[in-house]
Amino acid sequence: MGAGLSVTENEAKYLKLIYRKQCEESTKVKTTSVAKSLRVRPATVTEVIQNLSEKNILQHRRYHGVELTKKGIAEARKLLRKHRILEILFTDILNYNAQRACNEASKLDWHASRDLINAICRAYGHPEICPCEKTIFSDPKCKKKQMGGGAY
Amino acid sequence: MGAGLSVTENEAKYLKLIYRKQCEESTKVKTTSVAKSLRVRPATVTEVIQNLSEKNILQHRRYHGVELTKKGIAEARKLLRKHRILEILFTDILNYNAQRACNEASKLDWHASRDLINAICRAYGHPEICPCEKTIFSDPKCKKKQMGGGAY
DNA sequence: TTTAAATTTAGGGTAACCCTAAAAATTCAC
DNA sequence: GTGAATTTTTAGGGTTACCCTAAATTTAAA
Repeated sequence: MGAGLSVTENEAKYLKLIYRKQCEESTKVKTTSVAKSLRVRPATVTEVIQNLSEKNILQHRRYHGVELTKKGIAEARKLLRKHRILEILFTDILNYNAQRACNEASKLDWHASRDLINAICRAYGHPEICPCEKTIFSDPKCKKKQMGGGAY
Repeated sequence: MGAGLSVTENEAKYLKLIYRKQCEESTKVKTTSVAKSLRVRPATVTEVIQNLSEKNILQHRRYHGVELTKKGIAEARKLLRKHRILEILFTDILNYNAQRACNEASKLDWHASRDLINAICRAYGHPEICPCEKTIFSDPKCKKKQMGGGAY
């Protein structure tokens, strides 16, 4: 099932947007609305969507919109986890407001390694919601502080 | 002079490397050594160098190596400032060792905004050396804590 | 000075973006 | 239900930033 082709940074932008619309706002995702959000032409959206479809991130029924696959949802959540953990870091340490934290996070999330994110997550006590109140998905590999020695 | 063409992420990789070799290790920068460091072919290095040269980042005398221009040095320092501030963050908050911090920082530095870096810098009291003992260049726009109200 | 090593040119190739114009499908209103 | 308006997709291009090999060219070393 579907090679492990990974999404590019740009595709990730589309994916995050689509996930938010579809899963968090429960709105049908239309080509035109994506195009408007990302300030590109509809034809461009169609093209990117087709690529994401080839990567098994979503299914595309011509003229009828898209639906994220399991893989796509998982991928989107990984991205949003990164995004939101970074938001936590930026608002906390840097006193950024949610808006600004979101902007900065958008530039970095895709690039941040899983390990880095988990380390930040740990440092912040595994927060469950981000500054804009959205849920931060958990990562099984990110566990509670390995509690190595402990007393006695 | 020279249009404000900015360097791409990849070019930034070359630039940081060249700066380190030329300015911090005082070694002559040879095409082949860059190629080895970055695991690309010499011809590729030549090509990228020519692009950097067109952007006035460095001067290139055919067969004789490169020399960073003022602009190139400034640009490299901005990048390395970002890189090293991120290293500070990662070693401190996340208990990463210098090596690991460097790896993570390499993925993010180019993407981090100046403001973000300055905010981190401020949060860490304007550190002057990074975990690997290299100097952290300062940014005039990054000042000591705007000391807005004060007591009373 | 010849030969080995380093570097550059020449000529390609791919992938990821983006666009316009024209065709095709859907939807809405009558 | 049908035709007009709207949305979406295809077709056909274009750019830029990467990378590569093979064949010059230049430098440097013997």
